[in-house]
Amino acid sequence: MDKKWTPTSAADGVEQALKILEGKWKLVILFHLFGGKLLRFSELERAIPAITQKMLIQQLRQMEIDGVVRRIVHHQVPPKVEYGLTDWGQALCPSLDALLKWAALREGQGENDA
Amino acid sequence: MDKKWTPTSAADGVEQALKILEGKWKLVILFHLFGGKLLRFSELERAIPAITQKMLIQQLRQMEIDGVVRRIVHHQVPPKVEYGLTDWGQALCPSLDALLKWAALREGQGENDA
DNA sequence: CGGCATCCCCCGTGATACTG
DNA sequence: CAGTATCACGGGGGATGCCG
Repeated sequence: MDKKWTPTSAADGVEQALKILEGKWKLVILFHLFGGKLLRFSELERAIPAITQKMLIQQLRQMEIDGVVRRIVHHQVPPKVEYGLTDWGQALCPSLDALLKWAALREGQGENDA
Repeated sequence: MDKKWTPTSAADGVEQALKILEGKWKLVILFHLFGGKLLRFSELERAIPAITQKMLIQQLRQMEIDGVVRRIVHHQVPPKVEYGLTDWGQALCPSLDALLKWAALREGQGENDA
C-alpha cells in the first residue's frame, strides 16, 4: 500500500480529506477536542471567543456529517450537549500533534507576522 | 519545554500557524512540494489543473512571506522560477505525512461524501 | 443552554486579458 | 515562461433576534 505513490494520485485522495478540514474554524475546533476531551457547546464557545454561534454549530455539524466529530446529547433540562472526536477523528491526533510541534518551532524561525 | 501546556495557551500559538495554512490551495500546493521537490511555476500549474494562475501565485507568495515556501529565480530567458519548501516548510512534512495516512484511513471508515 | 433563521456584507476566489 | 491587472461573483462568515 505504501508503494511508490505518485504525488498526483496521492494528492487526489488527500484533496478529498482536505475538504473536510477546510474552513476557518475546523482545525481550531479539533484542537480543542484534541486528546479525547468532551466539551459542551458553551465551553467551546468560551474556548474560541472569536467564533460565532452560527459558525461553531455549522462547522460542528459538518464535521459530524463527515464523521470526525460526535455529538452526545444529554436529555435533561437545562439541555446539555457534548462534543468529542469519533474514532476517525481521533486518528487525526498524530497530524494535530505534528502540527502543534510545528507551530512551536515557529519561535526563532523566519517568522514574519502579518 | 513540553511542560503541561494548557490547550488554551497552545491553541493560541497554533491558531497563528493555522492561519498560514488557511486557504483553499495552500495544503494542496504543499503536498506537491512535499519531499523537498523543486517545481517550476508551470509544473505546479499542470499538477493542480483546477487552480488558476492568480490563485497559484497568490498562495505561493503568501507562503513565501510566511516563510514556508522559497522561490528560486533563474535569471535566464525564457524565465525559469522554481518553488520549494524552506527548512521550516520541510518541518511540516511529518504533519503532511500524518495527514496523508489519515486520508488513506478513509477507506472503509464512516465516509459520507458530500 | 443549545440551536435555528434571517439579513447582509466582505473577501476569497475565479475568468480573462495583458506584459516583461 | 512567469507573472500582473482588472472585473465580477458567490458564498463563507458575521450580527442579531427568536425558539424549544
